[in-house]
Amino acid sequence: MSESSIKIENVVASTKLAEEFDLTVIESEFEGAEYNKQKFPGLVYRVSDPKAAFLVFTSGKVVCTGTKNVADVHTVVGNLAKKLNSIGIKTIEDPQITVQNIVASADLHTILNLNAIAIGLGLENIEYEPEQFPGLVYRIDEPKVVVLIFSSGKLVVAGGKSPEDCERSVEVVRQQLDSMGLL
Amino acid sequence: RLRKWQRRIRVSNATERNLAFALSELDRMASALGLPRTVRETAAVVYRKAVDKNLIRGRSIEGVAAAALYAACRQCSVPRTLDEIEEVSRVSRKEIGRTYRFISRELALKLMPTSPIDYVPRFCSGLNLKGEVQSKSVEILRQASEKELTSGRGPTGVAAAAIYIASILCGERRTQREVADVAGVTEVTIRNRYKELAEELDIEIIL
DNA sequence: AGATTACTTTTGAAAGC
DNA sequence: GCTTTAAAAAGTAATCT
Repeated sequence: MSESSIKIENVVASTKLAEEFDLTVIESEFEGAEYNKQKFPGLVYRVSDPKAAFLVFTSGKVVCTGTKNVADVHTVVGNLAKKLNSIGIKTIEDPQITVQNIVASADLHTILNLNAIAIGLGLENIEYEPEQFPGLVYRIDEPKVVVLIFSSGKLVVAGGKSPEDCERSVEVVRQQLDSMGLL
Repeated sequence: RLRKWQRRIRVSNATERNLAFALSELDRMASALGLPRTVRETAAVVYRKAVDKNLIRGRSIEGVAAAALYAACRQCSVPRTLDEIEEVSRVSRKEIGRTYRFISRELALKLMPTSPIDYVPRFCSGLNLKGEVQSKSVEILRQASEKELTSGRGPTGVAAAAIYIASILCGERRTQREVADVAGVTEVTIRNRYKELAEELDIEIIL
C-alpha cells in the first residue's frame, strides 16, 4: 500500500580516481572541459552518455552530479576512467564510489493547506516563508532528509543517501499528514 | 583581582557600546520605515533576547538588528517585506532572511507566515482607499484562504490582487500599476493572482 | 499580454580563500 | 561563509517580442 512512486531527479556522488591529477592536461585533452583555478579549484567536465557533470580535483578526487540513477553513477565514472586512461592517465582500479546526496520528487495527489501543515507539524519543526519560497521546509531525522512540501501536493526530498531513504521519508510525511487529517 | 575587574569593565563597556549601537540602528531603521514606537520596543526586546542567548556570535550587529526588526514587524502584525527592511539596512536581504530564520528558531518566536490581510491597511492607505475597500479586500482574502488560493503564494501579491479587485467592485478603481507599486510586486503577479481569485471566487470584474 | 530565461529553497562532496 | 555542479518543486521577476 505504499507505492510512493518516487522519481529520482539527481544523484551526487564522490570518489577518488587517482593520487593526483594535472588538471591543465585534462583541460587541453578533454573537449569542453572548463578549468579556472581562481574561479573554482575543480575542473568541470560534462558528459552526455548518461548525462552527468564531473568536478575533478588535483587531489585525484572526483565529484559526479546529475545522474538519474545510482547505477548511472558507476557507469559514467567508469567511462571517465577509461577516457582518462586513453590519454595516458592511470586511474585507480576499483574506485570506491560514495553516494552523498539524492534529490527526488513525489506527489501526494492532493491540494495542501500549508498553514495548517505548519501548525500540525509544529512551527518549531518547519520553515515556511511564502514571501521567499512557495515550499514548506520539513526536516526529518530518520531518515535524515529535508522534504519540501508544496501546496500542489508535490514534494521534493533532498539529502537522502539511498533511494530507500527518499521513499521512506515520503511515507513518513504522508503518514504524519494523514494522521492529522491534513491529506 | 584588579586585572579581572578591568577585564570585566572592558567587556561590559564593549557590550554596552554594542547594545547602544544596535538600538540606535533599530531606531534609525524604524524611523526610516515610519514604524510606531511599540514596534521599535518589540524589536529591542527581540534583540536583547538574542544578546542574552549569545546569538550575535559570528553575526553582524546590523544583521541581527535588521532581523529583529523584521521579526518585530511580524509580531506586531504590521509586516514589512524583507525588501523593505533591506532598503533601510546595511545588510543584504539574504543575510537578513538567514539571520531571521536563526533567531526565530533559537528564540522560539513561532511566527506564522505573514498574512496577506496584514498588508491591507498599509497598501490601501498608500492608495488612498478608504474603509469600504479595505473591508472588501479582507473579505476577498478570507474567501481566498478558505478556497486554498493563498498557500505558497507571496502574501503581498495576494493582498495586492484582492485590493485591486476590491477597488473595482467599490467603484474606486486603481490601476494594476498603482497597486503594484505600493505593494512592491509586478503587474504580472497582480494579473496572475487576480485572475485566479476572480475565477475561483466567481467575481465578475467589468472594466 | 505572452514567451523565455532566470532566480528563490534544499542537499552533498570537492579545495581554497 | 563563498566559489562550482545538477535537479525538482511553484512563485515571482526581468526582458523581449
